[in-house]
Amino acid sequence: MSGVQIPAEFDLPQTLDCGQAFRWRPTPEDSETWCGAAYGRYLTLRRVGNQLELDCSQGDMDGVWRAYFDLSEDYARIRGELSGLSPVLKEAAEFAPGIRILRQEPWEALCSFIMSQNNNISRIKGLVNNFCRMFGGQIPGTGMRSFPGPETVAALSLEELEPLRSGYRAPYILDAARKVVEGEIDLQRIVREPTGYGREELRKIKGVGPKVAECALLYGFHKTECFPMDVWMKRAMAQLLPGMAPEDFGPNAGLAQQYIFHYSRRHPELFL
DNA sequence: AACCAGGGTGATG
DNA sequence: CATCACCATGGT
Repeated sequence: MSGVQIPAEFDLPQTLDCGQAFRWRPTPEDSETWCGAAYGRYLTLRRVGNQLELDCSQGDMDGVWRAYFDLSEDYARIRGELSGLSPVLKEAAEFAPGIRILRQEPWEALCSFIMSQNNNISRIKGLVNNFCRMFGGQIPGTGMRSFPGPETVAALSLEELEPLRSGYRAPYILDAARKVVEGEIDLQRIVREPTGYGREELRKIKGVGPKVAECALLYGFHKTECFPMDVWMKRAMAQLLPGMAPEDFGPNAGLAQQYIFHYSRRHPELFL
């Protein structure tokens, strides 16, 4: 068990339940404590006063979770910069100032957002969790399974994938795994190269268009200028920020997008 | 029953 | 380049 001084701008529900990751949930025993898994590890965490408390070794804290929760980034500074771009964006940021952009594993983010297409968030959560339960490896000492790696998925047949009930997305999932395993798409190179390279590469996968690629790049490759435009964002941009385009938000457009997305979903009455 | 959901593809103007 | 039917599934 280890604790860290948390940055002011870090709220667990805002960050873990804002639609960027699909495996985090409050524990049944205590709704303030969240649990989930990433990088093959299970974790529970909670806010205790001004501290963030993680049930993990110091080694995992420094080697995994500090990066995963992007704890070295100054979100107060970024929020300030974004707030200067538009009064509406400022208000959206003030509504959920504790949102952070997680650094998820590239493959998990890519695969999860392939499953997300034309689905609602609650069903995406179900799909992703069933996917892990059916095909992921057990995490020792927990009931949780890790997100199945591309090698595992590439070895599956459509028949084996059918019980997942992912519909027409099943062949997309297999195509992504196959292209990654065969080296046709190099995820680690996408991490290193500029964003444009990743946009081109990811869209070679069947079922990966502009929106899914943008989500994978933002959440799985930490390409922070990416700005996913889904149905909510199209409505929100037209209604709340008319005349503004993704490029107008700069190198941290991805966080601006999360502020707007979250704000819009929590204010559905704005779009009647 | 019809419509929607963090869309993409392929065909057609 | 813009539009559009269609895609599988589960929830209203």
